[in-house]
Amino acid sequence: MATISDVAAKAGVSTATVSRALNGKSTVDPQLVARVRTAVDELGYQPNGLARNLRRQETAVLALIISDVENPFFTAIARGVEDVAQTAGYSVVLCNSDEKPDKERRYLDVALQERVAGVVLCPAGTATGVELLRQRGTPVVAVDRPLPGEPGDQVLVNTRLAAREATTHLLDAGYRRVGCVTGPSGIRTADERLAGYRDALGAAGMAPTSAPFRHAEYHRADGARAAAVELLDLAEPPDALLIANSAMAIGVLEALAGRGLRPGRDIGVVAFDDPPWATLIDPPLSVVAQPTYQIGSAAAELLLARIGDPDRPPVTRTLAAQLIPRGSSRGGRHREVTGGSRSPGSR
Amino acid sequence: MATISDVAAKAGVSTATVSRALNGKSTVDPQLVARVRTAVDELGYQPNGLARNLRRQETAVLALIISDVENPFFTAIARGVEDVAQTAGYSVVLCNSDEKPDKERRYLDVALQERVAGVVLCPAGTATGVELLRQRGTPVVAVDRPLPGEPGDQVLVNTRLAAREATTHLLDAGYRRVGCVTGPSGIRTADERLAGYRDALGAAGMAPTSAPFRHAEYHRADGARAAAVELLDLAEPPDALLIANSAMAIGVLEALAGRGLRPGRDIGVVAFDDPPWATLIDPPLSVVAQPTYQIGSAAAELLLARIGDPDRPPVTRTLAAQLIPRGSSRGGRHREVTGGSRSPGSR
DNA sequence: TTGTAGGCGTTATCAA
DNA sequence: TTGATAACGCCTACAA
Repeated sequence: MATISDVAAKAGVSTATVSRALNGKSTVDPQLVARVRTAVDELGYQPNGLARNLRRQETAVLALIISDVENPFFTAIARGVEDVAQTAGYSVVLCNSDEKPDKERRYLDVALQERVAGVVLCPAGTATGVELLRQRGTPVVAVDRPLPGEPGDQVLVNTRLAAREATTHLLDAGYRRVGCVTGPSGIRTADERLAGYRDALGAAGMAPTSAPFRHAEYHRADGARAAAVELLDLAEPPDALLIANSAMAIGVLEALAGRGLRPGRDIGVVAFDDPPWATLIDPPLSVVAQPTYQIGSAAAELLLARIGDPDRPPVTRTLAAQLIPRGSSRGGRHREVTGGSRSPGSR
Repeated sequence: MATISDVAAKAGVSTATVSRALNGKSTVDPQLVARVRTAVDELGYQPNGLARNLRRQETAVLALIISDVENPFFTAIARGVEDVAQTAGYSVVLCNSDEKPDKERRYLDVALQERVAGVVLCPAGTATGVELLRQRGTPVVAVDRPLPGEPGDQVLVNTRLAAREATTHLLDAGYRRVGCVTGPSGIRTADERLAGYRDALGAAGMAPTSAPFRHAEYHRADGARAAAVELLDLAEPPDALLIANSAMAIGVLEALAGRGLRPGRDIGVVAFDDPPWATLIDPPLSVVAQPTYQIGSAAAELLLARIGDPDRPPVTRTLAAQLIPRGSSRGGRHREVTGGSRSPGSR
């Protein structure tokens, strides 16, 4: 593979001149520049990024570590990160931690070893190893979930409030026993959504402790389906469900269909995320839409700012999720007829 | 940032010994290894991957360039690539070409400059720049779409045959005027699916040239929706539709709903890809499922084999897609009763 | 078994 | 303006 010396030899100049010519440095004789260029073309020379980075002690690469490539929530974030990074001249490499701390750790090591310019991280578990990044001074922005320890730059969603609003919405629609299927215990978004759900119950004068809920895996419909079945089999089954993401919503909706329960009539349903198929099903799914793309772009902006000025104070950006009521959370027919009596129903 | 010399100094040995100890090389005094390890821990030393790669002239990084991060088809492939790569000790960096040749080109340049060990590429457009990789001897495996020029390693899906089977299935179900919404002209899968669709019509004795079809963007529901509307507005509208992917299926199904047309009764529908919501809608969507994960794992295997032996003959792996008939392609009720009169409409 | 020293391909410093 | 030269941090003959 051709090196800079080959080019220099062919152009009859020194390697220094080639380097300067190629990097558009200061004043180089235009004639020499031309000679260098033709030599480059003839040799098919491609600068060795490895050597360059080693010398410069920096790379124009950002690492984005997410916990599930197959989750549209994260891929939308990826797009936001990428667009901002691209325009700033950075490349983005996407790493999939699969919600596994050891895989995350491994990618963090790689990021460190490859000396990436910065990392956007959606922490899985306790994010051991992020300490290393901090020690090294490698800029990190946490996304969707905060990093343990003292806060650095982060972009979060006010998901607890959103869960509370969604639950209140179900209550207002006349549902009296709202249940919740949330993500794995220990994952911040899952815990927050459960907390927000309980907030709403408490505010409505209900005992949050007796609230019917289940944990399930975020990325598989199976677990959520089983969780829904369990809830439906309760002595006092819920008449409405808050679901913590769209992958789980699929499992839950399957379970409901299996029981012949129709959302919006027999049972109220609101799910986090606004997947493209939400309006396709009958009735359309009420959702809590998250500003995914903005999460990504905001994270990238924060990261670039941090790279530019390592000493700026850390900033937390909290974005709002938006409740979009659709058919699946309309009050049930039965409820409309009998008129919700004592419960905190509306209408 | 601590370097290998720092460690050597602290452990009271030479850099060579540190290097050997850390890389588990041959015979190093266990006592020295221990000293080195503690020094490493105390300094928080992380080897500089840049320098290492420069020296070794190789990286344990694979680049995966896909045309749409938000398309589940590609993210499933990514997972397949990643799993195989991981177990072989390689990291995977995912790059999103966004179906734009210049972005693809840019990422190929980066891959080249960073001297990745190999590239899995889903070519956008004519994949200019892949020539560079080939000249350089950087292993490439094409996925989903073949590379122009003489064939290298590639993993394809027999999508033309699958389209033909799906169309025949619709014909067999009693639909008489099958239409097609395919992807952008020039993209291999889109063209192949259209061709397969025409194959089926031809085999059934119909004139493929008069077949009602439209092209639309792969990743947006909008275009497909508009395309469907156009087809439905035809003087002789189709009574069944073959749709080239699931994102477009959403647009088409919306258009059908807008017209009050019920899949499986008023109009037959089969779409490529088997999204999780396919069984959630009513009636369930008939699909052509593609072996996405296997595509990815096969591609990674081919790439690793090529890295191991640059001189092996190129291999093409063609995988089969599978038709999964569900409710949306049942023959219409009217059709079953009257038994196929003349007009292509139902009811 | 350990240490010395050279080089991977660039860029930056310093003279000329 | 250009060129020789010294790093960047690591690995690996080769020598001890």
